[in-house]
Amino acid sequence: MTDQADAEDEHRLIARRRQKLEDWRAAGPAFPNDFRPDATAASLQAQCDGLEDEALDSMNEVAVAGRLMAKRVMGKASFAQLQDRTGRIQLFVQRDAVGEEVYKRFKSLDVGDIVGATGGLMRTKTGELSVRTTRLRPLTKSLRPLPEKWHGLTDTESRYRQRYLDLLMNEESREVFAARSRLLSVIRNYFDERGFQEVETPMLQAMPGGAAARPFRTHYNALDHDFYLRIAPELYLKRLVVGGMDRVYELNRNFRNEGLSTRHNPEFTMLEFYQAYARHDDLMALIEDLFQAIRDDARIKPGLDPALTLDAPFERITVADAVCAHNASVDAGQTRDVAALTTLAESVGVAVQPAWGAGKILTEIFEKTVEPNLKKPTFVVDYPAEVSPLARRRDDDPFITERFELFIGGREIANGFSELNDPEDQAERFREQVAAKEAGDDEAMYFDADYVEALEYGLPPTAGAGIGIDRLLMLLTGRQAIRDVLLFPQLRPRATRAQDD
RNA sequence: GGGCGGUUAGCUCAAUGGUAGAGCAGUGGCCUUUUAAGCCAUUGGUUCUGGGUUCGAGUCCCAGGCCGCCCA
Repeated sequence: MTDQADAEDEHRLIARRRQKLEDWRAAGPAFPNDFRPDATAASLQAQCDGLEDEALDSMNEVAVAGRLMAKRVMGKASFAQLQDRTGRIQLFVQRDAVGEEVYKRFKSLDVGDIVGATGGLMRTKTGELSVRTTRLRPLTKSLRPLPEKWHGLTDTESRYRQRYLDLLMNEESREVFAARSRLLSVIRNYFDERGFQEVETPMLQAMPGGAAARPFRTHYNALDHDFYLRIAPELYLKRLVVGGMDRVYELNRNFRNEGLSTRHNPEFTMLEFYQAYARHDDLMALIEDLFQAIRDDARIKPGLDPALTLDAPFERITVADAVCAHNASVDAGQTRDVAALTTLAESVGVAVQPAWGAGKILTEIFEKTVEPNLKKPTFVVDYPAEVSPLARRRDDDPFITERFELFIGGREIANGFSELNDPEDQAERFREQVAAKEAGDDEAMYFDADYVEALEYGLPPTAGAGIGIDRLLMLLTGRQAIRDVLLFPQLRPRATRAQDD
C-alpha cells in the first residue's frame, strides 16, 4: 500500500483511478484471474463475416477479454472498444439489459481498464459487429491514463522507453514486431527443413572472437575472472562442426561496444549458419533461395522500397572491380598497389594508417565509395585476406579469400565465406591480428589457441555465413531506425528516476 | 566527438519579451445504435534543469540533461 504522503503527491488523475480501484476492492476481489475468454476479436470478425442478423441471433454467447480502448456513453446505452491480441471488438452495453448496478459500474470504468465481457452477437445500424453485453467483469484496473486516443503516442522517446504503450496505441508498431516473429520463424523452418541443427553457444566468453569489434567486459565473481560478452558465435559454431555437427545455425544476440545510432544497437540479433562440404558460393545460392522464402512466406506488408526486389539471381561483382567501376582514377592493374591506393583513399577521405596493406586500403575505399550505391541485392566477392582473418584463401590467388558480402539498399546484410580450416594458416592469421592489436587496433582479434587446437583435430571443408536480422527487418519493413525494429532498444539511462544512495 | 532541430497540462499541440491556451482524457450534467459520438459546465502547469540579461523570460544569453536528424 502506498502511504498517505505518496498518495497526496500522486497525480490527480492517478489518484482518481486509485480511488476507483478501492471501490473495486470493496466489491470483491479486485484482481480476479478466473475469467476465461472463449473468442478473440479477430476470430469473431472472421466467423461472423457476412452473417445476417438471424444467424447472429442464433449463435451462442461469447466471452471476450481485453483492454478498454474507447468508451462512448449515450445515456442509457453505451459502446466500448475492447482490444485484445488480435484486434478490436465493440461492446454494446444497455442499462436495461445489464441492470442499473452493472451499468453504473460500466460507466465508472476508465479507458485502459482490462475487462471481460459476455453476451450474444449483434450488428449495429452501421453494420459493426458487437457483443451485446449481458455480463461485464472488471479484471485489472489501469491506474494511469493511456495516451490520447486519436494521435496516439508519437513521442519517439516514449515509444522506445515505454514500448508497451507504443504497442497498445500503434498498430504499425505491433505489425513490425509480428513481422519480426514471422521472419524468425521462416528462417528457422528454412534451416530445420534442410538438416541444420539449431544450437546455442556461449554469450559469456573468456576470449571474445569471430569478428573485428570491441567487446563489453564484465566480471565473474565466482571465478574472479573478467569475461566478455560475445561479439560473434563464429568460433564456437565451427568447434561444433569439428565435433561432427555438419550443419548448425544459431539465431541470437551479439554485443558490440560501439556507439548508438540509427543503424547501431549494442546488442543485435544475428543468424549464423555453417555447412560442411560446401563452399562460399554454395551459401550464396542458399541465401538467394532463403530470401525467396522470406519474400514468399514472411508476409511482410509495408516497407520494402518498391524499387528493390529480392528476386534471384542477385548481382555479383568483385571488390576490386567494384572499386574500379566507382573510381575513375584507378584501374584494374592498381588494385594491389599501395601507393596508388593510398592516393585514391586520401582523395575520397579515408585516413590511411601506416600499418595498412593494399587489401585493407582497398576495402576501406570500397566501403566509402561503393557500399552506399549497392541498392539492388548484390554479392560482393573476393575480399582481401588481410581483412578476412577467418576466411579460406583462394587456391589460385592467396591475396584474396573465398568470401562474399551481400548488400541491399546500400547496406551490408550478409557476410560469409569458405572457412579457413588450415590450422597453421589460422595460427599465422591470429598472429597478424595480435600484432595489429599491439599496434593499437582495438578491434583486432586475440590469438585463440583453443580454437586452433580444435582446427588441429580437423574442421571439414565448411562454409559459413551471418545475416544481421535487425537490419534485414529494417529493409523489409522500410524502417529507417534500428530502434523501430527492436522491442527495447538501448537508450541512455534516465538520471531523474530516484535511486537512493 | 561535432553541427542542427526539439523539449509547454496525463496525451497531441498553440502562445510579438507583457495575464500560459486549445483539443482529447478527467470531473459534474443531458443523451437507449455510437464510430475521434454530440451538447453544456468545469478541474488540471516546476513551460526539461541550473544560472544570467531585463521593470518583466515559455520566448533572449550561458551551461547542462534527454530525444531526433546529419556528419566523423
